[in-house]
Amino acid sequence: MIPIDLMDARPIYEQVTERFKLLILRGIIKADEKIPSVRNLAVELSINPNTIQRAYAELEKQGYIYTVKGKGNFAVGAEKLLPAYREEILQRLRELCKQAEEIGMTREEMISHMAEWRSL
Amino acid sequence: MIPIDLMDARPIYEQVTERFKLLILRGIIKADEKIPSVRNLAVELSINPNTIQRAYAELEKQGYIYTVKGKGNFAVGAEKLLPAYREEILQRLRELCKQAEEIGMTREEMISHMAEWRSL
DNA sequence: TGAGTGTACTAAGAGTGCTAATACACTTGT
DNA sequence: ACAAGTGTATTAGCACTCTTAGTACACTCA
Repeated sequence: MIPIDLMDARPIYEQVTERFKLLILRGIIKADEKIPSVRNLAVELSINPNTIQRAYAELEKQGYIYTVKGKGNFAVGAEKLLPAYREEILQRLRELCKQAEEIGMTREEMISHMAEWRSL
Repeated sequence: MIPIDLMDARPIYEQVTERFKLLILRGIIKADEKIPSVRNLAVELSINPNTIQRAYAELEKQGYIYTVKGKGNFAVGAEKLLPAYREEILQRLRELCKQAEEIGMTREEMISHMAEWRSL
């Protein structure tokens, strides 16, 4: 369920974080659903519990999960998270347009490319 | 001409690299124009020559400058660099669209936002 | 020849990031 | 009260990056 690639340049905790963010955003993990315990997931992935703990701390800080001490970690609903995430994507799009403009690339040019891409 | 921010999270050599890339891409440094020598710029910015050397090595590796031993470093013309840079921006745009699609965000939605932005 | 240029190498120090090991505190069901 | 399962905190080690420093070498040009 959570693939770990030791050859990946990104640290393990970040891979775990990203994976859960996507699973939650896409609604595969539903609102208030319990995610694996720190120790369980650590055993399953054969890595240290602290690494999972760090991933979970990051997820909580970013608002993707909430923690109940002694009980476990639970997912926040996708419907609560999506608006902010969409805004984040638009923000990055804005930044990209800004960089494009710096070298004289028009937004019309970018738009025409986007319209042509059939599937990604 | 080359601002260095020690509070910036990015390393010095990277700040120098980015700065020159932009100056060259925008044509502020023209084709075959000599850029400051490693030692001169190091004195001017009060940093170690090795750090500048690293920045210049990166610029050469990425094709933004070329080196003539014993003479100095010279800028490549913007017209030579722009096509690849535009392609790079389109690549990043593609990646962004892919991530947007993962959460059910359509390209039409993104395009409508882009069209609305007057200036950046 | 001398001044200025790029290049290469080694070394050291400081800082940071990642992971591991261990111990502590909480909740729940028995 | 206890045991099992949970999250949390602290410390430490290891590796890596960045920067600086020093030294040496090769090239160009006036």
